[in-house]
Amino acid sequence: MLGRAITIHWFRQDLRLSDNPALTKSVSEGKVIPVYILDDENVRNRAMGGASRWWLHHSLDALNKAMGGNLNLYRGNAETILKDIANRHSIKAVYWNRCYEPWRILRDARIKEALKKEGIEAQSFNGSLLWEPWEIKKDDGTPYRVFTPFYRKGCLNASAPRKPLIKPKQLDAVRDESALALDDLNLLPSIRWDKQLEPYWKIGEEPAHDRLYQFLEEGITHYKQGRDFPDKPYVSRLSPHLHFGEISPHQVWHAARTYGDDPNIDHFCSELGWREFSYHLLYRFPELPNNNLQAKFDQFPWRSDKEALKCWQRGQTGYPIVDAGMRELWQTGYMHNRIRMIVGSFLVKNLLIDWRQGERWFWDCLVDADLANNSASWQWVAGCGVDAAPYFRIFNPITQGQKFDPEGKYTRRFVPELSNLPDKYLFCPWEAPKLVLEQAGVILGKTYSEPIVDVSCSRARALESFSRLKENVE
DNA sequence: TAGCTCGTTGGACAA
DNA sequence: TTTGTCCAACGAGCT
Repeated sequence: MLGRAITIHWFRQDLRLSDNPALTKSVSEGKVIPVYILDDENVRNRAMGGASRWWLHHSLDALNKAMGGNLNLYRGNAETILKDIANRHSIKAVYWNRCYEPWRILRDARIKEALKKEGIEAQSFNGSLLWEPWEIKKDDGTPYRVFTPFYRKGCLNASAPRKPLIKPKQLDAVRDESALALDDLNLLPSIRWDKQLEPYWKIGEEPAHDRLYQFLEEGITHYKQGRDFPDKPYVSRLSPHLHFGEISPHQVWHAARTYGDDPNIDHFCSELGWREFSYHLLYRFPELPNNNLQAKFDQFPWRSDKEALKCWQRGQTGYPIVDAGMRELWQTGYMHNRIRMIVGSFLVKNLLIDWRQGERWFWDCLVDADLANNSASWQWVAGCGVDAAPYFRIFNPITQGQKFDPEGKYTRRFVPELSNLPDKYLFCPWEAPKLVLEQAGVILGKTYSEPIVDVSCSRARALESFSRLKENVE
């Protein structure tokens, strides 16, 4: 390999400099060409959603600035582009951190093979999971299907997550003249709806760490109970940073662990365990994003109701807690976890609309849209996944609102047309006396929707459909 | 090995 | 008003 002195670090879902195993390896070998490739060609029907593209634009911008403007950007087929760079420079190796989406696993295996054929070393590292999905398995070698034993027996008994690596002291970066400008990636929408997301987020590696430490200082001591209240600052909101790899789960895990050993911290770490579980499921069951894990659900009589789907997407179902959630999603690119369950249950159980419709909408709107987490969670809500919510667990959007947003602050923030309605009727405005509605300036059907389904009738309908499913199998 | 207990997130209803 | 029970069924893990 005489004369070949340069390595490529291929950035993917690891848009950070610290705790980056592949980058550390590259830097240790001398000059590095840092590369990011927007590979839309290999994705097929899973193109990144609009909100994710917006986040990615800003995350690449932040990473590029952190590297003194030396990030090389490309758009197109990753294999072709990597080979092209290798042909124009004396490249001895390409290093990257692994991704686990099925299409990426196949593509990366092909690329590894192709590079090796050209005499270029290709090596991948673990930069985004605490435990590799193939490492955690039951004693008989088959994959876990239930979270608790997966986490307690599989993960916690395996070797502890490695300590985070420090940021390389010096990065001897090489610019490639064929690289594109950030705007050439066309990640921002032509109609600038993304402007409304801006006030809610600070994007990049440094803001991700600020967010983590703010949460550890102010939120984690209330996590176990407080995480259920969407108005409270007791969730980490690290999900988009983790998805794009601006921070690694190892950094989060170890930082949380240094804050002590109490049930709140254990609970927060177990949520990282859920992230691991989703990746484990996606790896073991690559059809997770598209097919019911329980085959009996293939017979389920989902309703096709475009009008109802549209009302749900726009936050016009007439159920204030559902509408608040859907509007939070649209306005901020995010939705609180408790509310995700409520709107998910409403779509799947009250409207009887296929979970995949909900999954796709979330995919397009969430800044933290993540194939593993999103599809595993939707299958959980629908009850068709492994270790899923039982079919009779149907969230009541009225009582859930009263229970988890008792002062109505969250709901009033995103459904301002109801802000003058007293707490008593906030989650069921149709039950308010005429005078109360009048005084609050609410005209049902005009200023705010009438409920698009009756919650108890649709609950009974769902229970019946789900129980028929059981009869069909027997 | 068979039997037993437990399982992230709920709701309705009866007592 | 609050509390207990039931709404299935099965995989995982323990004894």
